[in-house]
Amino acid sequence: MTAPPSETSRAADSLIATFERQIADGVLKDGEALPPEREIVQTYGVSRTVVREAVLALSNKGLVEARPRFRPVVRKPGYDAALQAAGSVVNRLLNEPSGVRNLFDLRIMMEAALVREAALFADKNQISRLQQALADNERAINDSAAFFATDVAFHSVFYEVPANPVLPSIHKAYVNWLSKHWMKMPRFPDRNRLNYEAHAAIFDAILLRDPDLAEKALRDHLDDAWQQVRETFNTP
Amino acid sequence: MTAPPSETSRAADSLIATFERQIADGVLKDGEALPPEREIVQTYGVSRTVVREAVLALSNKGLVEARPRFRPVVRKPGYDAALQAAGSVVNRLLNEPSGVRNLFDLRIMMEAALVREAALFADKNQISRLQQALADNERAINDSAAFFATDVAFHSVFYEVPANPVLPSIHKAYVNWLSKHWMKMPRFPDRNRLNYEAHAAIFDAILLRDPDLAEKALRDHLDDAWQQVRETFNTP
DNA sequence: CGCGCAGTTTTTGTCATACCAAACCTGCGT
DNA sequence: ACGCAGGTTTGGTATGACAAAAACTGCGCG
Repeated sequence: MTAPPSETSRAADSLIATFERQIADGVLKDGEALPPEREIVQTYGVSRTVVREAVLALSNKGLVEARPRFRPVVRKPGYDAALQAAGSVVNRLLNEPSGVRNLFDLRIMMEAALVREAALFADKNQISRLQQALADNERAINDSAAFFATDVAFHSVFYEVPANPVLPSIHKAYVNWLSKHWMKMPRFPDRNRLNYEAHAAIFDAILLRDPDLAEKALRDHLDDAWQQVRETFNTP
Repeated sequence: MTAPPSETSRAADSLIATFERQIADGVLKDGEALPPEREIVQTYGVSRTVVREAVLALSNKGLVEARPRFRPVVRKPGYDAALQAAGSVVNRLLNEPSGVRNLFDLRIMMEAALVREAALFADKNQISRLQQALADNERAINDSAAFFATDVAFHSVFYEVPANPVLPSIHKAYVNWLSKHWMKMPRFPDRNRLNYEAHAAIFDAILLRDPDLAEKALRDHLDDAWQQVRETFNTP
């Protein structure tokens, strides 16, 4: 039965749709492995070619995680899966002249908005988490690796203030995309101290519940960080 | 010569990488069609299976545009290709309870930041474009289809103010993701008039160069729009 | 000389089969 | 009980085949 490949589109598409539905409906639970390819072949009466194509497509969409020789594992996607899907293209764009600049500017804009929100709406719990992160950051001034980690952690708190699950994912994506540039930057204790003081200034502005001051402090901090990037990579 | 498939990973991956490089380096120019599969087979000494897998992967990454029975066309990715890659996952998330809410909140946050920037930095040219868009919007009050279009156009101007090419792409992505919900919403001239007036209020605040007022007007506008969404779909 | 249409050639989508090597499972020996 | 050796799946790839859609070709007509 050499199936006629023409109805609306490819046979693979319907298989893909089937699996997407099964994942969405929980028939295929998260963390579970897909059935073997040959079993799918028998179940749906398609060739292995189509099955492989479908699985690959699901893998590219981030719905399953397929290591080379293992069974694909279902991954119910969160918001970071969505951003991760964009990753490969973004990485290419980062190699173009103004790619890093564009993304960094976007980050400045978003974090400016976030610190405004934090200044206006952060509750006691969130402020104490900021304080904690700031203290960790200060303690790490002399350990550049630890400083980098606490730096990221401090900024990440802002992405959690609005209680929107998309935001932490965005922050993770930023860190992923830009970290390879950050990593290559020289980090010295005195540089770290300046950054810590910038963080402290932002925190103080939030304590004062002054969104304009907080935004200014954040922008100064990130503009300065950009200057460092610029000097390091000579990218105008 | 039944090639041994074991060196570091899949043979397909190296083919994918090869094409990515060729696209990045301009060997495969934008808009051009990929070579026929059998030609690739001969050129790189792999099987058609691998070629198809690679092409499919490129298609999923948005580097080539592959309609069902046509030759894949190279698409040098811009920022919207990146966001488009995230599309399929986002669409799934939009079907979950608070998915639309999360995305809409994010949009409110971003546009709030954008109108602030516009209030502070928009130049004459950009303000006149806003005015133009606003006028178009007013003229379309009695034509709901046209109103929708001019509504989108008005908001899109804000995404162009910071001259960051990422932003228009983000706006496009928003429109794509959320438009299917907007489309289903009832739109009447009186409703349109309210929305137009909200747009006008934002514009006025920008003329006054008052970022706080502009942000407030924008938030009122979008909160109101969210109320409409909520009433229409009963999604809390 | 250009243009449209029919027939021919490519090319894609799919199926089927085969093989290798890595992962997995099973049972045996200790 | 436990670990290891061997057999059994299963994924990755290659090859060959075929139907249908696209692309191409050349012919006839204006």
